[in-house]
Amino acid sequence: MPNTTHNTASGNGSAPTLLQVAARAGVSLKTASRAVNGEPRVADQTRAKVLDAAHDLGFQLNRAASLLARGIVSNVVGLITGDLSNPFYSALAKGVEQELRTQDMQLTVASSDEEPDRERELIDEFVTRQIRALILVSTIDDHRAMQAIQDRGIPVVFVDRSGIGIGADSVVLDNHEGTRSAIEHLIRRGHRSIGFIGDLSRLETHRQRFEGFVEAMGAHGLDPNRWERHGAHNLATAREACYNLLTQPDPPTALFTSNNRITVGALQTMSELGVAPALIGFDDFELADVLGVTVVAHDPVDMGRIAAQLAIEAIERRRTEPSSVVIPTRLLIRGSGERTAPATATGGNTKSG
Amino acid sequence: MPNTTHNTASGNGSAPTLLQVAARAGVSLKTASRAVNGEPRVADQTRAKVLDAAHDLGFQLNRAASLLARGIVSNVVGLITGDLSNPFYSALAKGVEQELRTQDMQLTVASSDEEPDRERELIDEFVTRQIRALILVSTIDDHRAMQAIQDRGIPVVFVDRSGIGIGADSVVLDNHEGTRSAIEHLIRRGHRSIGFIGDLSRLETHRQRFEGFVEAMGAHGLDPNRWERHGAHNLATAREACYNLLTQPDPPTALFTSNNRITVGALQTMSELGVAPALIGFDDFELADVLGVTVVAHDPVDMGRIAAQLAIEAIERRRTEPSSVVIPTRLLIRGSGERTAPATATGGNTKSG
DNA sequence: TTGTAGGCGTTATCAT
DNA sequence: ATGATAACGCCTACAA
Repeated sequence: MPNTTHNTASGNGSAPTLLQVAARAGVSLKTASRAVNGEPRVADQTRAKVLDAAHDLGFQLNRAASLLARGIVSNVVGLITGDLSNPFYSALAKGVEQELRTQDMQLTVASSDEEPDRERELIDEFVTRQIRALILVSTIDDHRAMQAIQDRGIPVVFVDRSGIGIGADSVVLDNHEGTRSAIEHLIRRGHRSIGFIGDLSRLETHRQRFEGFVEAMGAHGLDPNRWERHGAHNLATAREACYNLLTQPDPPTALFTSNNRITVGALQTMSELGVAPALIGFDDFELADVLGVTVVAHDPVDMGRIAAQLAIEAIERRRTEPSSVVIPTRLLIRGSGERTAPATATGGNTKSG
Repeated sequence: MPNTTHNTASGNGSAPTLLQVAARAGVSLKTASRAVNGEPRVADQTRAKVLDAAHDLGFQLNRAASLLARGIVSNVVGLITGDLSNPFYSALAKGVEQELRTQDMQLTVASSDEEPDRERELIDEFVTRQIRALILVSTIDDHRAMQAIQDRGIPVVFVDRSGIGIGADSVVLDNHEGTRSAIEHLIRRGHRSIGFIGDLSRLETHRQRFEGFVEAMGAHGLDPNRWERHGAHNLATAREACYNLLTQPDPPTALFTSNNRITVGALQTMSELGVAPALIGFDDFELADVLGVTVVAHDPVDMGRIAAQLAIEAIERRRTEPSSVVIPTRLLIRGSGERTAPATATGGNTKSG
């Protein structure tokens, strides 16, 4: 193993500058710049000299200075989601990154932990860092203050939850219809007592999914409010809500879990309790195939890609009006949603009896 | 208060500068700078004037220029992993971000897709962007060239796979021992034919895990090479390797899958084939509890945290010698690894017959 | 408390 | 093909 000290003295921290490279190559600053940037009007010999010198010195262009000199801001797009450890968000991030890469843009991410205040801090931080666009899974329920950011020339793209009180791009799922059709699917299998476990009520996605649930139940004269549970915002609370629902004297014969976290929590609880009500979850997830879980599926990586595309279009001013993309979902049938209601089901769930 | 004398952009594309703010507030550039940065020696009135002007203009400090002027680099730490959609990597990212946040540092991430060339590109990109430290799950197998980066004062922290030919910090798992003890566990249950499905051989983690396998098998006079499969680098190839192994005339009675991707692929294949050999996987994963999968567990979020701590220590020069952290693993018993070998097992796997 | 130089590392302009 | 010079937006001296 060669030299193993941490920061060898030779470098003493400060990076070599283009001026040093120029000196070593025996050319002017500007020539060095041209050579390093691969500009055309440079003699091959000169270019080689400069490149050698740069290599010897371990030179790296200072991007900040470069952007500053060119009057450009940056080529970085910021993404703020709730928590990267949620597969939905990490898939989103992956899609965003993939798309940005095709445009030679960079991604910087941060997690809000679904806390509005933290989200605001992060947005501020990103803006001072000159991000070129902001992609947001927002936890804030009033985005009027963010209009200023857009006015400053930084486009904002809302993903999963649309912007409120602001004219901005958005990419959201068809939450209402996805949920409605899933509930129809259960009702068609004879279920009349269907539980709904949802996230925080303040989230738009949650509300839309719940409305889809209510509509389907109502269409069949079923009471939607009997087995509803809200506020399941992480695995622990999801498990709790599910446990609570399934250990009632009169538990529902089917369950709808309104996002991937809740579905996982429900599966854990069901496994623990040794019960297997019919189950459909919103969001597909890994191993759903092995576990045979029917889900309302969509492609989060693709959502990320679309969001990035919108951001890029806006950056390049190819579009002046905000654009709203609604992504359809599809029911992926794997078994858990096809369990029929037991013949002995009480069925006493007629609306407003 | 007419201010139109100072031209330079009114409301169009270019962001307002500090000079414009100063002009509008009727103070000098420097005073505006002081006020905006919250420095002490500014009269309250002056400060208010400046802040108002800044607000009116929608002024945001240009971080790049600010850092450049101060000779400081930035407060951003770069993280490069294989692919954010792999839960191991996203958990790592989460840990890194959590720790950085406590130090008011920011994280920027990128995916190498496990391609050495892409990794090199990203590293270059990050370095030109003046990152303060680099945290790396590296796919490259010779890091001598990266010594130059450290010499420039940018500490590099290797995670999961240590740096090769370079003196740098690292945080790795005890791959050898974790795997060895898992295999011992299987052998103790009577298994003599144990399959090993591993990732690309060029990866250090893979090699160490395979060595642990070989050692345990050897210690009991078993042939380690009979059911070994390498190069399972994604779900598709993992499934293929597993299918191939399990549909042989004489399949192993137990399986060791050497990372979370491979374990998932194996579970899918086993489910599809309707077979259930004993199984232990390296890396814990979501729903492993529901599926009853025994794993060699560790905490990737914590690994990320530790990596970030090392990076921060190095940035602050609190340490001069590289530090290597080895994280122990533990066997999490959930059932799949406790299935005993069928009495009818052929058992004809004595080493070198 | 405020203002005046000068420079951070790079690029654009306009010569040569 | 190459080079001097002036920006870019901001900050650290060092005055006043």
